Amino acid sequence: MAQDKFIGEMEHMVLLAVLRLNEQAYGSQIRQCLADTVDRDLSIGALYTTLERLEQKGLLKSRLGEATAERGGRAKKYFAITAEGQQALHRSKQALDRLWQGLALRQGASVTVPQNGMEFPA
Amino acid sequence: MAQDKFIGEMEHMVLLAVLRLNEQAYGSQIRQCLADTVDRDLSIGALYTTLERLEQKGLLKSRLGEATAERGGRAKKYFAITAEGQQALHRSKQALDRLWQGLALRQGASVTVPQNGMEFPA
DNA sequence: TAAATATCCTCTACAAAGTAGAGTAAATAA
DNA sequence: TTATTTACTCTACTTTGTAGAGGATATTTA
Repeated sequence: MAQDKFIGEMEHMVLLAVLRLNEQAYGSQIRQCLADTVDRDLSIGALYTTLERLEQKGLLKSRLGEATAERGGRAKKYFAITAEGQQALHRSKQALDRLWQGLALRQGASVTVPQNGMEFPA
Repeated sequence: MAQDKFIGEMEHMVLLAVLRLNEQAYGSQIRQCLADTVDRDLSIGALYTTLERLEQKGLLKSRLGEATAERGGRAKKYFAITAEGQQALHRSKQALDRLWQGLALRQGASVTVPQNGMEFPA
């Protein structure tokens, strides 16, 4: 395995939503979680496509659950993150954190950059 | 302007590299910065395409500079972030931060999730 | 027990972002 | 006036992101 692929931003968010929901991570809940937490409205298709690709890449795994208790309906498909998924998430966060480090960005204001020009700690 | 578009992860990183480099933000330096800081090797084409799209979307602006002082070479194209670019960056970071909040992810270990199930602060 | 209703997932298609590298431009050095 | 260096442009393709109609499966209701 040469250089691991990076995940996209949407994938990043979906992975996080799955983590947050823990035992309750299935389609519509994930969708709801993203809508609530980051105000991002995904269409049904957009979400499931992303979930499927994440599973194909081995970053998520799934199992089929039971039907809804309340009022019928099809069985849920529960998702959980894999070790590989956690690593991908970790790498991605680390990269962003490193780039953000030392930058202070304020809404509609100017930006502070470190004085050392191009040298950043490895 | 309805719901603002989100930026991708690559765009996010390129925007940050431009911020970090400040007055020195042009093609090859940006590429170098990303390679150094986050160990991400972009091909020439990948980088410039991203820069161009970012400019089209109004998140970056550019100006043509002088040629290299040392040993000839073509004029540089300097990039700077726009107010809109800063906002996009800010929104994107905020969304990720919110999703990460309360999650503790350790390399190859299990994951800690908040106990409150699905309730997150708006 | 056959609709009606509710819940949730599959499928197909297309748009946008990410990636590559050969080729071009413009300046200095030999 | 050709070689060399620096840096950007162009074209083509792959991967991600996005959408919503439609299908599957269970409960309720008549």
